[in-house]
Amino acid sequence: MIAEPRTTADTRAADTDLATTEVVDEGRCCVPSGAPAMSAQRAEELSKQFKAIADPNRLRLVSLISASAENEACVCDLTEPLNLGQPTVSHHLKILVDAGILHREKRGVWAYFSIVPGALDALAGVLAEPK
Amino acid sequence: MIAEPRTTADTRAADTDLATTEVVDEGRCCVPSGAPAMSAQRAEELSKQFKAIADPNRLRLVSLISASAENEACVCDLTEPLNLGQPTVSHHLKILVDAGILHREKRGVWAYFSIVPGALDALAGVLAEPK
DNA sequence: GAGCCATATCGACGGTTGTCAATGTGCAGG
DNA sequence: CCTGCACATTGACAACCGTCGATATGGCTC
Repeated sequence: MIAEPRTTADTRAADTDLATTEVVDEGRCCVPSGAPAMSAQRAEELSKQFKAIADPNRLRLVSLISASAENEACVCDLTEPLNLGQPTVSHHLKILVDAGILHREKRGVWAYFSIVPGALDALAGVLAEPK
Repeated sequence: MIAEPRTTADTRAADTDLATTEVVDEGRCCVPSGAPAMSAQRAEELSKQFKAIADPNRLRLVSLISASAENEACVCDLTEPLNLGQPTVSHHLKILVDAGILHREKRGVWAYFSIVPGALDALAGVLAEPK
């Protein structure tokens, strides 16, 4: 999954040569494991997007929008099925928009929300196992 | 004239039973949610898993484990790269285990954590599915 | 046994989050 | 003009979350 910098291969340059006279690690727990982890900065970015989805009501919002006829919905479409107040729904939608997951388009009095193409796929790609 | 409230070509037709003599208010912008959205219960389940990942440090934990040589790591492997205390790392790992994302196996004094096969793929599938 | 070690758990602290009532902002129609 | 509507924003509050220090648990070695 999230092996980011892909510096590829190596992974255990150490411990290689040394034609070991003995069985490998026995008393060792911690392998240096030169594998580079995800950077703190990228983790922060991804965290923002995942946090936007990691709320049950926001999950249902995305579900409702993507399941709607035209792949878009306005706020009044969404308050009732979630049984939430209008300000609360508006607040959740703002979070999703700020995270780059939803797109907001105002037409007349109504505001229509749609899913940013590829946004969810990008997140799904992060979770894909590097088999 | 402007912004016609999304004329619902569908309208679920009829709505037969219980002949409601009530006239439907047509001034609505909102279609009465024809599509079945994600259930609140399922949203709650998924939320727990996404919340487990939606933390920058836990993202890096998963990254570190999946990038390690044997796809497993013990706590002492993880405290240093994250620059966090051991109790904190242990706490994060517990959350990931409870969410079904990590597997904990104690061997001797050490506890080795590995990624549950398919767990992340399942989450990725949820994000790709809405379509 | 005693002692060390790697983890887990507990208690407490500040920061964040989800929710609602009240209010503000823009747009359309009479 | 003014009124009504759809939506956004504010402020407040309770609940939750991430972090740490202190402590407990359980296995290993002597």
